[in-house]
Amino acid sequence: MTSLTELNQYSSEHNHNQCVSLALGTAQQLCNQRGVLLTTIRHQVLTLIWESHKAVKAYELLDRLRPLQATAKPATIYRALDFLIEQGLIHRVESLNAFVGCRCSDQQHEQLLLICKLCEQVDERPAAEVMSALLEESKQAGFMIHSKAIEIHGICSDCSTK
Amino acid sequence: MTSLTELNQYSSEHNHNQCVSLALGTAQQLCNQRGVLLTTIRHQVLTLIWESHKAVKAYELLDRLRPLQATAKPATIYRALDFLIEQGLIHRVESLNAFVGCRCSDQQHEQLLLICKLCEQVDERPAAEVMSALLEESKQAGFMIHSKAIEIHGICSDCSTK
DNA sequence: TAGGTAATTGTTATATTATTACATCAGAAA
DNA sequence: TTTCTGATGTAATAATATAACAATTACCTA
Ligand SMILES: [Zn+2]
Ligand SMILES: [Zn+2]
Ligand SMILES: [Zn+2]
Ligand SMILES: [Zn+2]
Repeated sequence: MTSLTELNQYSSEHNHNQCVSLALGTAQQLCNQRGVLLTTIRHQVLTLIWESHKAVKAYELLDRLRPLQATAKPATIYRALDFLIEQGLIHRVESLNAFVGCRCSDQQHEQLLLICKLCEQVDERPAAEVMSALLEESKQAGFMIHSKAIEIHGICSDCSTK
Repeated sequence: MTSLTELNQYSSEHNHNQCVSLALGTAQQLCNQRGVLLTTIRHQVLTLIWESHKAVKAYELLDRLRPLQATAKPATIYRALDFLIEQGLIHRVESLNAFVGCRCSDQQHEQLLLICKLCEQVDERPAAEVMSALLEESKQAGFMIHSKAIEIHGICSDCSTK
């Protein structure tokens, strides 16, 4: 089976159906393993998030969910988002107040996010050297890490070569 | 003259008046050099932000500003914050929707922020190795960096030794 | 000094993002 | 069945942020 992380370098012309089915498959699998429910609503929200590699806003998700769930309210979305974040299936992009699918939910979390200002796509990278430098820096500061948000804004390679 | 960055390792019992006067002095100086105005309101907001090393919320600043500026409104605060950020005198902490004084406004920006969950203090560090690893990673990805938000949450050394 | 211009602030309204509290429902366990 | 738990429905509101336009102030120059 192809792992999500093997698709790390997606181009603008990649087969996105593959991204989606892989993400949803992995999500279902992880939820089964963990004994938690990927309910209809949660599955729908995750699918909506995976419509692209862009980060999506909560109220935009709400608008897109309503045709499928007539009773959807802000709480509906935020509950689903909370669940998906807890399960490591999506990331919250702090600097955008938005949410993006995680391409390595079966592996290490808290990666580095490269966020393109032009195409708005978010690329998630393990960036092992950055992480180890970060660990060393924290160690020197006597700081115990609980969580990280590493968000880099700029222009992606696709956009800069166009 | 002592530079802001020489006070990098502040302890819980440090002389905070020194932090404040240094920050405000540097701010005034930079604004003079740049031909921009550190108006009364901007000076007051910067002073309020520097009341501690914690990140402060915009509406908390508004509450604290009102006794000094009876007509203060959200726009008053957000304009002052925008100005202070533009001038590199404060940082926006994306993961907290809050703002903290910059201790190296005369030097390199976009440092790493260590944010303590207990005392809420924010420590700003140049973290040269992290930054160079980040640069290398971006380069490999063909990504042109415009700005960075590197925010680490956890427990600071003061709090973990108490 | 007067007049013109740009920057700053005042003011109102509103947009956007997120949470709380309580009721209801569906499924598993006893 | 009853009970419990987790999920969802629903309404209200809190928290964060921006837009638009008017009034004022600072600054430059004639
Ligand atoms: Zn894709
Ligand atoms: Zn791009
Ligand atoms: Zn201090
Ligand atoms: Zn602390």
